[in-house]
Amino acid sequence: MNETQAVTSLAALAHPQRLRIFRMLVAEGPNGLPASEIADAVEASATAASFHLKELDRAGLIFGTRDGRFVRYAVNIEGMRQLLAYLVDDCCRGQPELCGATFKKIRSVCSK
Amino acid sequence: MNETQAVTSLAALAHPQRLRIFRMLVAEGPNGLPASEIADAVEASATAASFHLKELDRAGLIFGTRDGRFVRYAVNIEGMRQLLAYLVDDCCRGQPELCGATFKKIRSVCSK
DNA sequence: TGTATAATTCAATAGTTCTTGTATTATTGA
DNA sequence: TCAATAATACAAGAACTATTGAATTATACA
Repeated sequence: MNETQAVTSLAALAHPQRLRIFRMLVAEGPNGLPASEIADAVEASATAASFHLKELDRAGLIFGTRDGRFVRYAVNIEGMRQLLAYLVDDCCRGQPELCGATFKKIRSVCSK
Repeated sequence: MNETQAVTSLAALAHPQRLRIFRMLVAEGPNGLPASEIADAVEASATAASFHLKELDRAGLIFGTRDGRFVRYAVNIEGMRQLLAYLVDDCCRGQPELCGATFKKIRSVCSK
């Protein structure tokens, strides 16, 4: 993960419909959902949903696989972990005594 | 944390200089740094730095406190924790067996 | 093969955010 | 009070992102 990738991922999430899609897929887990079902759930047109799904895919946060005439999208777990880790990398310069319990929990995300 | 707040926070982070500032303040810990030092470090003009610091502040990710003629900015730990928690809330519908080790770690961020 | 469904691409417009320079406010110390 | 430093506010144009509808591609199945 580098700065440019992180900015791309954060920008992808910084949109109400995309954020709803992402959280939905996080909740859904590895199986994911077809694009049409996602579009319905967030009340987006097929065009809009496709645009937003592509943004999230490009950002490495989800990925789509064709399944017959459907494309199923699912969360990219490793991409998501890398983003969270990048945000809190080197927090409090590794001195947990500065950070308190909250930071300790957040830091556990950093490790693979 | 609601959707609108989360989008605001993610948009605040989705900019190279602001992301650099945020990570710098995460590394720095509770004491934070004066605005001028931050501006130098990210090679931004005073105006640009002020604009970006205000965005991060508005998003609840950092906060500034005046200290003589300086304003020191520091990370808002609780704001950051809430954002990370919002992203991974209800992951795999609470069934860790779907998620694997990575998700279990990420989930630890959710708890207060 | 032809029709229906799922999804994506394209192009134009509308809307937002970023950048830059200048002006202003706040604080300190001579 | 005056000069210097730190920071913020404002305004205009540039750059980027989102939205919409129409057209296109991919797949299934009668």
